[in-house]
Amino acid sequence: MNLTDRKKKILKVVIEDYINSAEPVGSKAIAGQLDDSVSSATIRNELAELVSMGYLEQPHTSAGRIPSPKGYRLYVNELMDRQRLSMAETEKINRALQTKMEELDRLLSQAGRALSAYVSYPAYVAAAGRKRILATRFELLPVDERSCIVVMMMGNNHVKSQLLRLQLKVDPKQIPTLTNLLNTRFVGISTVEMNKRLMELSEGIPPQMFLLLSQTVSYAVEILEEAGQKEVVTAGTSQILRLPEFRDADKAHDLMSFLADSKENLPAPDDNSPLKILIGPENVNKALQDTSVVVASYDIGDDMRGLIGVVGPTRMDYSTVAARLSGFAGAMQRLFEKRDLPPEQDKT
Amino acid sequence: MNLTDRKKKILKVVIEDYINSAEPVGSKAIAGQLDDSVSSATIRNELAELVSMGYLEQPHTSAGRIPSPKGYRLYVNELMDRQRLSMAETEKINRALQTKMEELDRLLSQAGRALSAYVSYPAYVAAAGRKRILATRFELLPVDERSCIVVMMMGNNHVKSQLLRLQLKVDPKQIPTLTNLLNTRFVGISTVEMNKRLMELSEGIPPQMFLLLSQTVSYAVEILEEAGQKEVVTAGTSQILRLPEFRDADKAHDLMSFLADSKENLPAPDDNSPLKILIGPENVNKALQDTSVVVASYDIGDDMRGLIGVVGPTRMDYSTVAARLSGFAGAMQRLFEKRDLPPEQDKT
DNA sequence: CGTTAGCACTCAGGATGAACGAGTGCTAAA
DNA sequence: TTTAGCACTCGTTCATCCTGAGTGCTAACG
Repeated sequence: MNLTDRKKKILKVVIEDYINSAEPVGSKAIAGQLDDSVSSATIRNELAELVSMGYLEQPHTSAGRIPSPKGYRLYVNELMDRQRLSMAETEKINRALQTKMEELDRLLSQAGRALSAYVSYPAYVAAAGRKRILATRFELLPVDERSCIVVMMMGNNHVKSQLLRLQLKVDPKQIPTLTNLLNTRFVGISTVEMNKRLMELSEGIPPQMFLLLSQTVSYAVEILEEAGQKEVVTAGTSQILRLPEFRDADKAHDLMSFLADSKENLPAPDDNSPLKILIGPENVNKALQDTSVVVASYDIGDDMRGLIGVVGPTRMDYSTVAARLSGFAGAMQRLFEKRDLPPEQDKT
Repeated sequence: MNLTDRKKKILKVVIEDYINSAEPVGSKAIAGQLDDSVSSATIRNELAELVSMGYLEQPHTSAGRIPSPKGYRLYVNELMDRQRLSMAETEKINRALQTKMEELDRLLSQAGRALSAYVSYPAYVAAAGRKRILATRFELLPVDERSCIVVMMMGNNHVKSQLLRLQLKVDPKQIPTLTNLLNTRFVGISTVEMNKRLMELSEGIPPQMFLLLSQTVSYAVEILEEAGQKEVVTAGTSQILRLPEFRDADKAHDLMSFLADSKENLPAPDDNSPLKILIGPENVNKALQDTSVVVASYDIGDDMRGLIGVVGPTRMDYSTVAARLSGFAGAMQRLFEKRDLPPEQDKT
């Protein structure tokens, strides 16, 4: 069954009013905001029908109406004005992200903060690996006879390095042999495979060389596994307290600690669409059932996928948040494109 | 003017009771907890004097007493049982910090979370540089003709590396010359000095070499300046909401956003003492005037100093928090000792 | 038949005030 | 100096009342 045009208009007014005021909307107020001049009595009749159809709810008999999740869903799908970001806003986003961000952690937390401040709701940002990252090259740089720098280049064109302290002295002359060994036998394979190869080699080479080799390999394994893991940052959780629906300290506490802890189970958009809106009970997660989540994804190179989302009350300003979030996701993607561009693909 | 023994005992009972209950303490309750059998009437007389001396306060005429900042101060200085951590607790701290923590960021945030969970109050952790960190060695590793890995070793024995993409092709044969140049002219000097030297060299060498050199140097400058900066992490801010004194959402919000934003101005202990307790108005910072802060410092090598602190209500359990915080600070220090041990000092 | 005016009804929220009780200060006796 | 006793204070709780926004229904209207 379809809604009449007038019902849709009324629903839209109710939702947008409620988004701003967080208070039940009465028939009179609607009549005032509606361009068609209809009396509040007519509106009341329509409202009664909208309630019986499940698009609106009544907190108690003599209060105004508030939108139900079903109502929000219709709003998001059909009624909402899809906002475009102005140039000024796009500019603002870019500026917010334009500080130097070497480390992934920092980039994420910076982005999270900027987003949260921008939409006035808590935000989370994640960079999730979809594919294993492999080592593509090793270098060993002797420092002195007991220490040595390992440099590892990875498939995503990042470089990591660390100073290793050695248990046994190593002859600097052996270093090139070792480097060669690493670059022929330990490159482009999974971490499990790396450990296997290490075992196989344990017999064939002198012990002090093996020791250095195994330290290097275990460092590499650690880094690679970490790089494949999810990295999640949340920001702006204190925004929750500004919302009337979370005046209750217990509720606020529940949500805040969920956001602080759970680096898992945060909603993500489907693979084919870049943006997803989850309204109240549509969230599988218990802690989020009273809230709505708007989440976008962005690509990081070919093999990774990042998440950037906003958590708010069900009456959140979907239209604005969705637009700004898309803007952010786009900006993030462009950032990573610059950052991760493999040198082979450089064209000038 | 000094307090009698009995007054001190009473004060102690009041404070410890209030720490647990967050509610004004009456004369009867005190009489019950006091080993000397004195009647509540006597206690009342004593209480009246303690109020007039400024150690206690009365929210209103017919309520019990609550400690004043002055009272807490006396308690912290004299009356408090200095707790020792049990072996089990020390063990617990170490275990909490024992996960692998390569990056400084992670170490701090891990520590912050562990501490906050352990004391049930919000916590902050900072690693602040006291001295400039200088580069001690450079390596350049060619990847292909348009890209190149820079590896820089720093005074604190950390190593950083990054893939540089080059504007102009560079002949791999020139790399050793460049490396040599870097290691003779750009090592052990300040970032300002580095930029100066770079300018001086701009004429004397071929342009494509200079380009690579300047990219390398600016990368180095960036990293070094960042390493000298403060790194602050806060954790467990949601704990605030569990406290009755922050049931008021506005108060909670103020404090939380202060903690989330202000990476500056967080209290630090004096140089000579490892632990500092700041009670309510003793905090210079406005946002902290209704709270108490316990903060400890730990050394990172010889040139850095870290901060680790807990924020709570003025009625916070100083004795337990102080003990646990010291434990944490010690554990952090040991961690950094392991991590930063310069190779020259290795003795076996 | 949809729309509107009118009106009785409902119900949350705020104000008011009485009863309660924890705790005090003071006085007089031990 | 300590204690028992007692009147007094004042925040808290609970019931009650009032108010007003908003509804649902009915009857009249175009």
